[in-house]
Amino acid sequence: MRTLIKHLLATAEPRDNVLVQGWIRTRRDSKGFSFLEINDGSCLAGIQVVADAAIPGYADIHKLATGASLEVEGRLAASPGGKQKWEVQAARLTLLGEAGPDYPLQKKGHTLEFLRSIAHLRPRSNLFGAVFRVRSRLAYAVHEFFQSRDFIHVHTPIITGSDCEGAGEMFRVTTLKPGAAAHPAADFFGKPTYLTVSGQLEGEAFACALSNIYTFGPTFRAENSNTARHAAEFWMIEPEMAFCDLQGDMDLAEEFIKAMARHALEHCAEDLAFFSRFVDPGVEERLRFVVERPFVRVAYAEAIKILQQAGKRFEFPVDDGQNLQSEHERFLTEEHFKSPTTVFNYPRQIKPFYMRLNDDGRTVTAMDVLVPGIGEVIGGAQREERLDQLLDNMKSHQLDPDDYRWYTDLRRHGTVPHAGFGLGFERLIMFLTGVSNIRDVIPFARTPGNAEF
RNA sequence: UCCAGAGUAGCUCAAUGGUAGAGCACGCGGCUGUUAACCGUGUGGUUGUAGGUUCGAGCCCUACCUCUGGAGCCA
Repeated sequence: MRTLIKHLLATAEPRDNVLVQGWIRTRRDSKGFSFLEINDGSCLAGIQVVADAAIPGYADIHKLATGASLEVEGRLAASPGGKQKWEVQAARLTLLGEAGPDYPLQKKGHTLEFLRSIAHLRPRSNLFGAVFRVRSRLAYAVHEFFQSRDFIHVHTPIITGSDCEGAGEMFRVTTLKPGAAAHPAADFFGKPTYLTVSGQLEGEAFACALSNIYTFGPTFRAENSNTARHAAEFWMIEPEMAFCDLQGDMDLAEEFIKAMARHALEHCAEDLAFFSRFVDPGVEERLRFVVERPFVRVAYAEAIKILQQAGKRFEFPVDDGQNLQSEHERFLTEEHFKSPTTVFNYPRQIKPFYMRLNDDGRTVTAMDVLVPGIGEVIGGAQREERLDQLLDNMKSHQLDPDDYRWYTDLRRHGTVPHAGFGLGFERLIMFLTGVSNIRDVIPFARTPGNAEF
C-alpha cells in the first residue's frame, strides 16, 4: 500500500516493503546506480531513492527525468548521506508517465511570472506546493474557528438578483444569446442577474434568525483593477452576529486574525520556514508578533490627526472627511504603530448605506483592520438596525428602497443590533505566507484579460 | 483606467549603431554515496508585433501587444 512521503519521513524505524508514488524532482546517476528525489506534494521535502542498475525497471532510467511520475517499491532505511534522515533503497522502479525534454519546470529557481504562465504545473514547485498546502490548512482553520464559537455556516447564493450592493462592478449572468435584444423578462430568471459581490445582505438575514453565522465562498468583482491585491474571483469570509455592536465586531476580527496566525505557526511550520527562507524573511516573526500583541484601535478622527502631525509628505494630502489612501493606511500600520491597526468610526459619506449612524450624526460604525505589508485585510461594521434611519441612509445614497424590500423587512420584524465583517481569504494567505501577489495564492487566478486554464 | 519600467535560446540573463553570447535545461561521452552533483562535448535564435531612420538596428524613432511595479477602486 502506498505511503505518503510526509509519513515516511516521520517514521521512527526502518521499514521493509514501502511503496512510494510521486514525481521526480531530480536524478543523479552514478556508474552502477542512480539517486532519485521524489516528491508527492504531501509535504515540502521529497524523499531520496537509491536505485541499483540491477533492479527491475532500471532499464527505463533514461526516461526517469525531472517531472516524470513513477512508483518505487523498496526498503526505508537510514541514509548515510548528510542531508536526509531516510532514503528508500529501491527493489523495483515503475515508470508511470514520462516527462519529455520540454518539461518546463527545471530543478532551479523560476520567476513567479514564468510560473504563472504554467499555472497547471506550478503546484509541482516547492513554493506553490507550500502555498496551497497552507491555503488548505487555513480554510480548515476558518471553519474550526467559527464552528468552535457556535457560528453557523451559511451558503449564500452565488447568483444574485440585487444589482446594487454597492461593492463594485458585477458580472452579468444570462442565458440570452449574444446580440439578442435586451429583454430581461425573457432571460432565465426573468430579470437581470449577476455573480455575487458579497454575501453580507443574505448573511444578515440568517444572523437575524440563527444569531451567529458565517459565510465562506467565492465572490466576483468585474472591476478593471490591475494590482497585486485584486482578483476578479476570490474567496471571502463574512461573519455576521446578531445582538452585537462595533466593539464585539472589532474583538472578533482581532481574535480571528490572531487565531489564523497561531494556526499557521502550529500546523504549517515546515512551509512557513520555507517562506522565511525564500519569500519573506520576516514572516514567522511577524506572525508571532500578531499572535502576542494586542491590535491598536484608533478612531478615524484621531488617525487623521496622527497623519496630519506626522511631518511626512504624502502624495495625497490628508483630508478630514475623505477615505484614507493606501499610503496613509500603510503609514499607520507600518511606521506609526508598527502593529495591526483597527480604524473605526468613519465619516458617513464615504461608507455604504447599511452602516449604523453614530449619535454624532456624522460618523458610522465602520471599522477596517490594517496589517503591515498588505493594508486593509478586513472591512466591517455594525449594521443600521433602525428602519427609519436605514431608509434615510438609502435616501442620502440615492438608492431606491423598493430594491431592498426583503432587506428592510429584517428591520420591520424583530430587528436587533447586529454586526459583521468581510475578509478576503487570499489577502489573509498573502499576509500569512509573505507572498506578495494575489495571483500566486489562488490556484488559477482570474484577473482582467486573463482566464487561461 | 493612469504613471513608470521591461520584452534577446525552453528558463535566467549578457551584447559602444558594426559577425547575437553565457549559465542552467536538453542530447552524447566520462566519473563519483550523490544531493540545485561534477568534468568534457554538442544541439539550440524571424531579438514581442508592425512600420520608420541609417551604408548598417537587439540597440535610435512611432504605434500596438503582453508582462511587472506603483496608483485609483476595494476584500
